[in-house]
Amino acid sequence: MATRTAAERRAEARTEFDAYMASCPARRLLDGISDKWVSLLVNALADGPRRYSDLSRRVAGVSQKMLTQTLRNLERDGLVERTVTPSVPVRVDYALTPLGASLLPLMRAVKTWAEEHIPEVDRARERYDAARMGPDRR
Amino acid sequence: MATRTAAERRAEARTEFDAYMASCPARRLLDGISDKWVSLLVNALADGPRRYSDLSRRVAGVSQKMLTQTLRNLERDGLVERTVTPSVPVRVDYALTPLGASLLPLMRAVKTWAEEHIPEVDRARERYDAARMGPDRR
DNA sequence: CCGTATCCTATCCGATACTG
DNA sequence: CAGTATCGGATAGGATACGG
Repeated sequence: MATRTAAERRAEARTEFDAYMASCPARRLLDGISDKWVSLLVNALADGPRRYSDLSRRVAGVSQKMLTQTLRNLERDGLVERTVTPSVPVRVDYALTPLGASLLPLMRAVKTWAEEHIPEVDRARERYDAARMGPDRR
Repeated sequence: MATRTAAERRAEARTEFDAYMASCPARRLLDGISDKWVSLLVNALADGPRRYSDLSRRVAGVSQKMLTQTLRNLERDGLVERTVTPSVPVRVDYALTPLGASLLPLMRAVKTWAEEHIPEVDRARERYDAARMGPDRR
């Protein structure tokens, strides 16, 4: 904990940059929200509060561990609010806070962009791969 | 290679979901662009073509390896075009393609959001951490 | 139902050394 | 200048088992 990480040491060696600085707080936040589970979960909460089990079903492929971990981070960052209802089996709901809601349009736009442009990207990949395999057959 | 990965097996077991499916191609693309280096590099190419060394300086903290790797993936996906000028030391420029340019506004919006809301997030974190450490001093 | 705890593996990624 | 190759430590993340 006392010793700096490699990334921090390298960042300090290049203090002439600011917005793109590795140690810049905004940069760390950007790292945090540039996460596939974050974008999927924020999108999954678009239509209102959802239960934990609901989310685990909606976001297919997420493990219990990553679901809980990502929700905890979002809660800590103030993007998501966690509400516990102490019923007979306990019930937990997650909802976007106003702050989280302000991020939603962006996450939704990115998700939509991916859905709309995947055919174009697939064609680009085929072209790229064909160009490297075809000509010289290395 | 013949055996499916754990993620694929789990995805197949839950075929009732589509947009959030783990095996959905759009989902994989979303995973790919939900990457900190991608968002930073696309933003760094906002104002036009940049040389390799230029990018490595602008995006502080990126290693040669990750810079090359990310640029290659972006090129393969058709988001970035690589131009080699065979001068005396060779010169390589990277530029956004029209497809990449269509993603730029979104990446820029996310970066801007992070820069604008980091104080609010920091306050939320302090509140969260204080609530867990203060009351019972576990 | 909603987690937490543990183990263990795959991959990320930085450091370093070398090439056209 | 613009890479490629390789190594090894750190970390992400899945599987499993257990607890409130």
